Amino acid sequence: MSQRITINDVASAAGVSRQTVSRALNDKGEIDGDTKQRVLDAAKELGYRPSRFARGLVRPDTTSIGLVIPDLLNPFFTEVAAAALEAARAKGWHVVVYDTADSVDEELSTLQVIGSQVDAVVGYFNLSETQLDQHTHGIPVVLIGREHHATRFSSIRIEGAQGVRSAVDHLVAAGHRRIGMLDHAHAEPSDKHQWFCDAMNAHGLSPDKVAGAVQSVDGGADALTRLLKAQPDVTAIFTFNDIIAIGALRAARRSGRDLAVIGFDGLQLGTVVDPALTTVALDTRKIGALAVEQAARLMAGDEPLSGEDLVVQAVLLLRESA
Amino acid sequence: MSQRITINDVASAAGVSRQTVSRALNDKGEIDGDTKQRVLDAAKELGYRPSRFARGLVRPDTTSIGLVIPDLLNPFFTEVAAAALEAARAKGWHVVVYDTADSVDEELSTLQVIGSQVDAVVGYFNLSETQLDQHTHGIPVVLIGREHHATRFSSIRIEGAQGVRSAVDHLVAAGHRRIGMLDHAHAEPSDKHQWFCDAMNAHGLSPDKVAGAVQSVDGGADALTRLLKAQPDVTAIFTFNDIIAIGALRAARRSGRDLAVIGFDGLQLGTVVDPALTTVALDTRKIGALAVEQAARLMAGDEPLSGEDLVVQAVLLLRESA
DNA sequence: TTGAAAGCGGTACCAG
DNA sequence: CTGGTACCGCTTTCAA
Repeated sequence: MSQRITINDVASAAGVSRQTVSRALNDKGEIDGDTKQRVLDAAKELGYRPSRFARGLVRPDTTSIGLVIPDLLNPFFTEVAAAALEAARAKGWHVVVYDTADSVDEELSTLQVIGSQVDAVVGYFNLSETQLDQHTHGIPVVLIGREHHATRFSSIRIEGAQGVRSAVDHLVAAGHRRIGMLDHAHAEPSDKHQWFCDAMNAHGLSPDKVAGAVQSVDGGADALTRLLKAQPDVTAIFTFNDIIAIGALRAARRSGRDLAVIGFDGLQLGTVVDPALTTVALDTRKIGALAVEQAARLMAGDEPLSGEDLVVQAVLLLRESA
Repeated sequence: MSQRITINDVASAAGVSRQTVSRALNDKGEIDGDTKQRVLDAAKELGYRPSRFARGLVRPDTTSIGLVIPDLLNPFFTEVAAAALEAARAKGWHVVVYDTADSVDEELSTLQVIGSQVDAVVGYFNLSETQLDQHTHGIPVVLIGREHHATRFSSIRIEGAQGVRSAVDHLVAAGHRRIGMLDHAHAEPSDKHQWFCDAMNAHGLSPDKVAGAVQSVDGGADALTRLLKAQPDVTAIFTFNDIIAIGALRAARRSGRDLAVIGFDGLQLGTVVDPALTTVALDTRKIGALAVEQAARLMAGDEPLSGEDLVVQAVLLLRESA
């Protein structure tokens, strides 16, 4: 633990006062060329590096936000992150990114350390609100895709009922009647499953052909295989997300089966597979931008966005797979 | 610009001294229950949030590094970023991510603001070394995939000659003779192009069937179409990266053409296309981990890694497309 | 249990 | 052109 080298060390090494060192390092005008050079040399010699904390204390004009993501390798979250980064950059903010691996423990330890590092937190959490409240030390929090109650929190709401309804409408219009779904593999059904059921019911169709899928390409392929074994007459499926849909698409093609597939998310990735994936798309740019904007308002104490301004609508994006 | 609420404000609001406030907020023992509650209430009331700078100044035990990436939406960089994040988390570091959109101007403005925010910088730069030196205020810098000269800098070297050689060997062994390449679209040929030429020459084959491609799926498709128009007898191609390869694969399949394709990068993405992409793979985890480790040594003043320890070898990863 | 005082490492504003 | 001094907001002794 080598002792930190401070401006004082440089000052005495160069035989000047700290203010002079400060001037030299910050390219202030009022300083003699020789002196400046001497200081610079001494600084380099000692390996001096100004403390960002001390700097920040004196001129606290930089704000940074923490962006908490369950999995950076999932393209959906990458897109959200990219959008948030861009929105933050426009404000001159810094973004500290944390990947929690979708684990509550990691969320906790992230929060533990986040509090003293950022001015606001934005992102995805599984933690209970009480826990969030406790570990977040009073800084503003913007939750994505999840409800909140405490006033210090805010949420970006994801509204997918209409989009999923359009998807099912589209399948039905194309003549499909036996439509299945590949949901996530968790214990309780997802929002998307609920939306799917509502849409199916509206058509008098029974939404009973459902399998759970691990959230990966292989997971999607497996789940489809299972579903088709149990329900061989299915002609179309809707999936929890695009990753799963791509796996399903692959499994279908390999088994030589003609199957209409509609995913959820609207990833760029969906355009590189063949056929290109039809999907219920979310505007990831909007999600990221909204989250940052809301954080800005919360921090500034401005009137925060609310209600309709804070929801992102999913819309059906027709490509080739259905 | 609402005036910052300090610990003093809370103190006077609660009718105690700042130390007492500090105790209450940090869960120190020596404090009366009532007093503590009163302080906490006052703090909440005022919306008080401790300054992370002041905190850091007193107890500077947190380090953060800046990760500079040209494009977070490119899966290759995402993978590197994820690896770096993980390595940093293992050390208890924070990672501030910057996306420079592959633009020198953005790199500059990023650096401008980075200096007072992080303890080291890691990533991809187009900037000249002099510029890096000037704007980086003496903090350690680890460059990825690029040489350096100044001692304050360090580089992770990407060594692909052997991997590309294996790829070409593989194609030749499969009977291919007319092998083309889709390089990037920049003015000067890439390293990969050089490696390709060397490998071709070693087989006495002429590496003259080359087209430039914009780095996107569509770019790859376009470039392949152009190449095949000019060189209809090509039976196999090697590409600058996986994204381009995927586009080429799609174009080939759509034109009903049987073409062997080998990409570069080793993206996960290559497994979701059909046929799965054969590629010259880079270990992105290693790149990220190495960069962070080297930054750690540079910061600690330890003996930095050097030579062979700092290179990442590309290796041929056989899948289905060749 | 609480408060006063002394820094942490810089920068800004003076005076010299 | 240079140095002294006063903070920035917080935590940590050390008294009271």
